[in-house]
Amino acid sequence: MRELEKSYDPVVVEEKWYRFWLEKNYFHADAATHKVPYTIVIPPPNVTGSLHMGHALYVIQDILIRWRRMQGRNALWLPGTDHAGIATQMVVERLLAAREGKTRHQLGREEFLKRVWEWKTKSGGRIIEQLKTLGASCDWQRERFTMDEGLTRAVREAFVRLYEEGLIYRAERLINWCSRCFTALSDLEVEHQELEGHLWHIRYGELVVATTRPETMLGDAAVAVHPEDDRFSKMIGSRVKLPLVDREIPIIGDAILVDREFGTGAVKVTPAHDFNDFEVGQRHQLPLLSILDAQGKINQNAPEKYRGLSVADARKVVLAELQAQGLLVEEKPHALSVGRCQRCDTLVEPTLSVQWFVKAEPLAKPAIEAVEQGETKFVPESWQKTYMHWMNNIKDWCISRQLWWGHRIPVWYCESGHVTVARQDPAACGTCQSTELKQDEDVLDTWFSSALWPFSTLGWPDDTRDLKTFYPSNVMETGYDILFFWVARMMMMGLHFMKKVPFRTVFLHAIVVDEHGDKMSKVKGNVIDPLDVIHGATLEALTKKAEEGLSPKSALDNIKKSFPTGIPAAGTDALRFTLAAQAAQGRNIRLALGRVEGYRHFCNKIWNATRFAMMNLGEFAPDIFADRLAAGALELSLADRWILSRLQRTVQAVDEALENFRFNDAANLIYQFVWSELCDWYIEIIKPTLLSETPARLTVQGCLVHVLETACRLLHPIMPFITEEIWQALPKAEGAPDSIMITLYPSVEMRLVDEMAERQMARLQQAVTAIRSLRAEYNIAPSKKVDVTLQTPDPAALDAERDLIARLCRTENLAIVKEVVPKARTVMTISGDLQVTMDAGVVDVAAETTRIEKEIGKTHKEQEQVTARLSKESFVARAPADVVEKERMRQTELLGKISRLEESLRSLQQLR
RNA sequence: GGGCGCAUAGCUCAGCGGUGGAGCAUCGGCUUUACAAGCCGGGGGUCACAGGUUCAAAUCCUGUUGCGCCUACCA
Repeated sequence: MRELEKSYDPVVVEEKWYRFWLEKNYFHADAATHKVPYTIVIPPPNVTGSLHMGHALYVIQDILIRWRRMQGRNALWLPGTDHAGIATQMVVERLLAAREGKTRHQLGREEFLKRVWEWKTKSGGRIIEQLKTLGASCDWQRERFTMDEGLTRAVREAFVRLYEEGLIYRAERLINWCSRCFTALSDLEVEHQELEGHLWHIRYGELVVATTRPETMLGDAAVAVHPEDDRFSKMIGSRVKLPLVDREIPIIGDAILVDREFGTGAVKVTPAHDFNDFEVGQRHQLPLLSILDAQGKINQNAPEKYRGLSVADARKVVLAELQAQGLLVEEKPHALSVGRCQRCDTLVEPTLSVQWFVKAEPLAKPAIEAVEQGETKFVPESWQKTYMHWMNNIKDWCISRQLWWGHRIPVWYCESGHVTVARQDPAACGTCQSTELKQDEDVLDTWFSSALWPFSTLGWPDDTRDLKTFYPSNVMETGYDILFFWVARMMMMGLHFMKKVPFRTVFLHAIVVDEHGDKMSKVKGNVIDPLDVIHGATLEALTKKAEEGLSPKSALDNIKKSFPTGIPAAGTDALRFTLAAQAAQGRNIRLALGRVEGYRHFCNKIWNATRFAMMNLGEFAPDIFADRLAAGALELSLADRWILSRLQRTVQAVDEALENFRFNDAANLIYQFVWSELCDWYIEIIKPTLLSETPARLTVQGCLVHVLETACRLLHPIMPFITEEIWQALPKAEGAPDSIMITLYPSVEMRLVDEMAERQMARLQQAVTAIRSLRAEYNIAPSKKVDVTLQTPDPAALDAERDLIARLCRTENLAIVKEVVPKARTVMTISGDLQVTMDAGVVDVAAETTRIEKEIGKTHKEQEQVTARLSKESFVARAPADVVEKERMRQTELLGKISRLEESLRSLQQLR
């Protein structure tokens, strides 16, 4: 038998087994098999990103996949990465500026894209490597990238079909424009933020308007009042002179826009720079006057004085000018919300622009119905509401981006302005056959290709075998923060193109935050890198990384405060276990390093239990044991029957937990079983037998190996590495598989459930704990043997295990009786219907009296409560019979306890 | 403005209708031959607050307070 190291060292072990699994090709799922498929398509991480704690939750998918694979399913976890248009382009542009001092325009489109691809190749491998470090059992042969040839073909196919169906159109609309990224953004890519701003009242001739954005008055097209507002209604139809700009604008009545109670009751209308005003403009046929250029500067449409100014500067100048002319009536603080670019934090301006859009409503309808009909379910259920709300209020989706990195829009224009939309690059205009074609400069929103991901990765638009086998997938597992980005759009596209939902269950996990509940961010310096948890990091390494990441000083200080001694290495399994144990539904996951440490200790605990077993297996032959077990030829002790039974309970409960995505329950169940039952009791109990030469030795060896082996399989999905290492070390029967990965997941064996053994064992534990407790309370040295009398209603049951009790409690003379005879110099305690009396040598009568009196008081109080409840007629009449019965038994027990305590008190008094 | 969620031991969290739990921390005792990353024992909670429903409420309902998140066009 192999001797194990004294403590578990994850570093070597993890690397070794991951390589082994890859070599054996265990992660690969073949479409041609009779096994029932189980599919998870990874929500692809950003290809240039690096793994953060959010990604670490990919382990949840790995837990599901490993578990189902062990259950015999044809489990496919399809991995890949996302090209992340804006984010990636930004990174490469920044690099270009830093290294060569050039802009992408100086480089040209073709050369720039070459650079992005180079960068992608270099950095794309990194995040995949990091996923592997987490132990991800992805089918790497099927790895995809959103800009792969196949997926690009899927994007074109989808675009062209949607266009032909009238679901994609091009139009001039107000869109969100980021002047730094220089592109349009969809509504979802804009983050709203509350700001303390001002509300200014400005005189427009005889009217006073209220606005938070005075600079946009340069583009005003009207002033709106409420049509039923007596103050202004007669003015509707007349015109007013727009200050600062020598222009007359109409006064219009609009009941939708104007709230009579707010501000002055009159609103300036700027259709080209505000989404509401745009709607008003449509209703009243107002001209669209855009006063901002793409850089976010005031343009030619404004008076010369303002041209070229930024929005912020223009506001100052406008206000100053109004002040000078006496037109600024009032200024007061006012909260407003502004939109910022999700990627670069720049203020986003609503801007008039020609863009491509997806008509969302017709796509949303089937996506709503599918969920209503339960074809796709949400876990936790509450997210369904959010999904429905968004789907029911969906707006058209702006899909064109003024970027270079991405799928170029498959649309060509000829000199006459004809539009040709094609799957293959066309040679001539579809309308006039002109060969002078220019492709649309823009690319598609990254999320457009992501929406196709659940089927494009499986070969669509070809009707592949993979697609037939693995679509729809079983679970979509992701953070709730991208419910709309991914889940909703995948639902729409999946239903549209595949006529089937893309996944049966959407499991939305919580966001990983720091241990105080704050979102992790570089600015705050509370980011915990999963790789640092796995491999450990010194304080120097942490601060150095933060400095390189250009984190502010305050962040560095925070790092020093939070991790004064760095982060100790915990290994992947401990991190995985922590995430599983903390992944309770409906709450953010606060990653506490203390918990990680606790679970690292758990690794060591199982390790040492195995080590102990290995030291005592001798010539143990698993085949012989298995034969005898099957033949019922083994004589199992109470402890044996008990641990086997407890194992079944655990197996059953873990299975149920996993079925219901209750990973924290699964983790805790295994933890409790291994530590509190297997290690603290079973192993302690079997020690003498294991060290003996008796025939029972084979039995306990067999049980121990069986329980350890089963527990390893049970735990494998959560802690794949240590369980593989241990499993490999354990003796196995002839013909066992090469890896724990491909063994069968434990399922409950009802014949091993033994209620009687569990009850008897519970009794024994109660007795042992009571004696130990008494010993501890009276400071009896652990090595000192004591004389103990156990009083119990059923002495025979405990008497059968008297040697065991004697050993576990270090008793000299142990009497197990029905009625105890009071003796001098003894101390006692009561646990349930058990009474423990111990010879204590010298007894401090006064102290003992106080202790017992206190105990009587406490018990009396409890007893009164129970009696009060039982004496209530309504309780006895209405509560279920078993509850009443339980209370009655409790009452009897408490009364018995009191009388015994009082008796003990009396005999104590006689000692005086 | 609307919606959702959360308030339980010093900290991080389970429990969600029938005697309040876990990990970490804490206190006392242990050279017990797997593990001090350990063993044994202990202390610690009017389950945010106020009402209500119920025989019974941490658990269900209503309201209040505090804190999050999502969403929205009040200029």
